[in-house]
Amino acid sequence: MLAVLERAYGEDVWHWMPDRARPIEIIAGAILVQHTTWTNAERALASLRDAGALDIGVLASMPEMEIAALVRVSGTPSVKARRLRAAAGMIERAGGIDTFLALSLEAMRPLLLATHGIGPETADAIALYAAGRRTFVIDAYTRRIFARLGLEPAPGAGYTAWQRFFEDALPADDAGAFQRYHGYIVLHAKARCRVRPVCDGCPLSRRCPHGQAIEA
DNA sequence: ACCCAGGGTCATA
DNA sequence: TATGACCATGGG
Repeated sequence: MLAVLERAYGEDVWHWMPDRARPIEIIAGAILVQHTTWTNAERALASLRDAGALDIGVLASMPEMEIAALVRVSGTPSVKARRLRAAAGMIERAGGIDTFLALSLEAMRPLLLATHGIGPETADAIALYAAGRRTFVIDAYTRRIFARLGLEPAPGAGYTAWQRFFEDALPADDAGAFQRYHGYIVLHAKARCRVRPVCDGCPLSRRCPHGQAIEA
C-alpha cells in the first residue's frame, strides 16, 4: 500500500503547511486543526498572525479570552486558547523555541504529552513537522483508510500499534520519508473516491466505504 | 435539520 | 480499561 501511494503521488507532496512556515505556525496549526477542517484552522492561524500573536512569548502571556476571540473560527475557541497557551508555556519553560526544537525525540515527546491539550497525534505532528524528528503521525485518515483495506495492524489496534506498523515499514533513518508518506495519506484522504458506479465522486469520508480508489 | 471534521480531557462504571 | 459527554464553528 505504501508503494501504491508512492506511485500514485510521487513528488506531489503535502507538507503540513505551505512551505517555509515557521515552527511556531506548525505548532499552533497542529493544535488548531484538532477535530476541525484544515481550512478553518488556517483561518484561525491567519488571525493569530495578523494580531502578532504567533509568538511563544505573546501566546504564553495573552489572556485566554483574547486568544479565543482570535481562533474562534476553528471551533472550540476556549479549549484551543487554553491549549495554545499551555503549549507556549511549556516551550518557554523548556528554554525557548530554538532549544525546544533541538531536543531529541525521546526528550521532546514526553514534554509534549505532559502538556494540556497535546495528545499522541498532536505531539507527533509537532515533532515530525516542526522539529523534523522521526516519528509517524497516526490520524483518523490513516486509520480509516488502512482499516478499510484490511491492513489494520491488529483488530482494534491502539495508537502505538498503528505507529509501530508504519515505522517498521519505512526507512529507519529518514524523517523526510515519514513526512512524505503521511503526506501521501492526507492527499489520498482529500482525493475523490473513484469507485464506480456506486460511489462515483464521493469524498473519502466517514460515509464512503471505499478506501482503495487511488486512481480510476 | 441534520451530520461531520486530521483530538483531547474529564467524569463515570 | 473503556465508554461517553463535552467542546462549538463552518460546510456539505
